Amino acid sequence: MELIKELTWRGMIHDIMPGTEEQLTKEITSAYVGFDPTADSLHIGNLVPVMLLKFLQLSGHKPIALVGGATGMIGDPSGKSAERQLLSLEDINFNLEAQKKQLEQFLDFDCGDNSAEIVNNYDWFKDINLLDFIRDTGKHITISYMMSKDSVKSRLESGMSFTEFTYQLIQGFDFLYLYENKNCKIQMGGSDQWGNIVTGTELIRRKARGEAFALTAPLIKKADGTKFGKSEGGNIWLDPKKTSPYKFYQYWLNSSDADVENFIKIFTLFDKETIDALIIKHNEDKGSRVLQKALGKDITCRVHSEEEYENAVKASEILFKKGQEAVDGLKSLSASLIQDIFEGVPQATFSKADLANGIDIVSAFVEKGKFLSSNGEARRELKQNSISVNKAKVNDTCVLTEEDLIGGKYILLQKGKKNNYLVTVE
RNA sequence: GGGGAGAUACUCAAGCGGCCAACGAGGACAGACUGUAAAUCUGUUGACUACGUCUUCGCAGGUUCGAAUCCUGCUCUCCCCA
Repeated sequence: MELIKELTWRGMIHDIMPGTEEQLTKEITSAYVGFDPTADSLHIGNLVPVMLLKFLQLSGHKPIALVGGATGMIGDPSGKSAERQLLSLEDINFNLEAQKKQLEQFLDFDCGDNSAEIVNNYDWFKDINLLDFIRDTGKHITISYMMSKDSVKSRLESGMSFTEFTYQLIQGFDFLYLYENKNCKIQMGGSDQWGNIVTGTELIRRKARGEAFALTAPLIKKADGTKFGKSEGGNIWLDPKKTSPYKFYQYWLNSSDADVENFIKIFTLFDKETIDALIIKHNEDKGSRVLQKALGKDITCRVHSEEEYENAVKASEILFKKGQEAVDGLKSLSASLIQDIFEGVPQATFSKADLANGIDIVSAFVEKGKFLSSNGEARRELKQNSISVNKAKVNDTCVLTEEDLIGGKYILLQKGKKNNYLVTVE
């Protein structure tokens, strides 16, 4: 596999420094991507740089994932309109460990010369003192050079602390360090990282008299203009505790036709022939959503597991099937499987005694279940005919009783098509 | 330091003494259509013990039968001049 060719047809190259391709054909080359420990899990937006590393490794080169124990203390101003809140050291370390574990599942760490590696820039920054840094590194980069970066320019009006202004130097130094100590010659990242990366190659040129390269991937845009990787509930995380595999799968399954071709090229390892074939099949019958399903399957299996994927599909089928069929489907499931499938779906537990007396539908949603925030909202939804109990639409006279139990234990409540709530009765 | 403008619901943005729970737009949610889509059409979008009541228009007071609208003080934001 030739990396640049591969990334080109996948639409993953935004900017590339001249000479990068030659470098890659010349020798096994190390390249790195940095990850910011701003949260205790990676989200699907981070998957783009992860895939860059993956394709790099598949094409025979050595990927280095850098977790930003040091840079995370500063805050990258790129693409941010306001000063960042600093994280505590404990938080950073906690986040870092969590992200490291996630990164490990995507790359091969035991395949000889091009085994992947994870490094933490705190390891080298902790021993550097301010004066040395200013003398040895700062001397090579001018203020006007730093000021000309978009990440800085756009913040001159709204304000930017010296701390964030320094960021590009710190990240540039990372590249220099990796160049000198690990023979790393390429830095990759999102297109918003271009400025930071170039500062690194510049440092390497001036201080180490070396040549280093850069490659960035475009920021993912969705056709409808909304932000990629966000849903009502916020970010789509890789951590199943933060985003259930069901929701994760649903996110990909709901990709629009306008986006899904791009997504499948970026986020899956399918080769060109496979993807082209899928696209043809998809276009024959868009309604069957061939691409969305293939994408959802591949990525859910790789991020979570095949088992989680199957549960997600099972849950999807049941939750979106109509009427009696869905109820029968639910009934056929074992209690433990129901727990698995509905992991991440809002849940509540009602007592048997309450149910024996009958629970009116409004209080089931608000007072008892806490699924909706006010009785008014519940009544409104009922009036709009959007509330279902066990897949059947109900009105405001509905009262839940033992009759409604599925498998003697569960009641499935829904608002609209996509909002599911599971009630367990004990 | 001097002068001016402004703060309204998730966001933008009307209203400038009663007809205001507050026009409109966007967003969000739901219904129809559909592919769990897009586009489109429709409805909803402060709370409640609900044809009525209560709490909301930066904060605290005041004038008035009655205020988001007038007055006073405070806080914050923006602009212009020095």
